[in-house]
Amino acid sequence: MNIKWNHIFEPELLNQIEKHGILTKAKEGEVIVEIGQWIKQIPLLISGSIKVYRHDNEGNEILLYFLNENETCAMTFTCCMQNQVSEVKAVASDEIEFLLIPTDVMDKWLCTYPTWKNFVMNTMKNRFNELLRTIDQIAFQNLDSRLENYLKEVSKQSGSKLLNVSHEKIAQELATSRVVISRLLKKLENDKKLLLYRTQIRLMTL
DNA sequence: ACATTAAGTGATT
DNA sequence: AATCACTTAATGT
Repeated sequence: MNIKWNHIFEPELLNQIEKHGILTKAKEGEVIVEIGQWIKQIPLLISGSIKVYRHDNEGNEILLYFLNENETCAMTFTCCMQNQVSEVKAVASDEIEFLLIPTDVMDKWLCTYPTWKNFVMNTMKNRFNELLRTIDQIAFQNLDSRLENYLKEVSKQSGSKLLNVSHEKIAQELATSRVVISRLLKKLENDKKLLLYRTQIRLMTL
């Protein structure tokens, strides 16, 4: 059992998690949740990170947020609590390990364990704040800062200033065209904020 | 050496 | 900011 959880959850709840959680693993790029899929379990991320995407009608993807270790998916809660299908797609960002908790079980925990309720409320709060930020950025069409934000996020995820991403990939995740990304990146390079290589970007002052 | 893919750039809408 | 068209550079076979 994850050590960090000792500080979050009460012992009794830890036992329950151990009892009901199904340990699952996935490799980078594996799709964890597809849009329209019925959700009957809640994932608790133990290690690695997950990317959560939203689709539009034309099949364009847009990156909504990252899910990190010791976190769970806020979307999943809302889905399975009301027995609805997923509105988002989740993909493993690297090697991941997670626990699957059956919905009915975790539903009971909400009433029984205050720390669980806290945990759920917290992930909801965090995700909501982050979504608001993303909406702001998209609404005000500030692609520059959205790009900078994206780069910082990816850097944080990999724990490195050297990012292995192509302009094309970035364009896809931000739902724009490669040409636009290339130009914005060029501008950032001229401002000495980063260095560009083929399929690699080195962050300097970002 | 040749084909393929990533990135840079001017012009147009 | 998006698209097109074209060029240049890097990589794979």
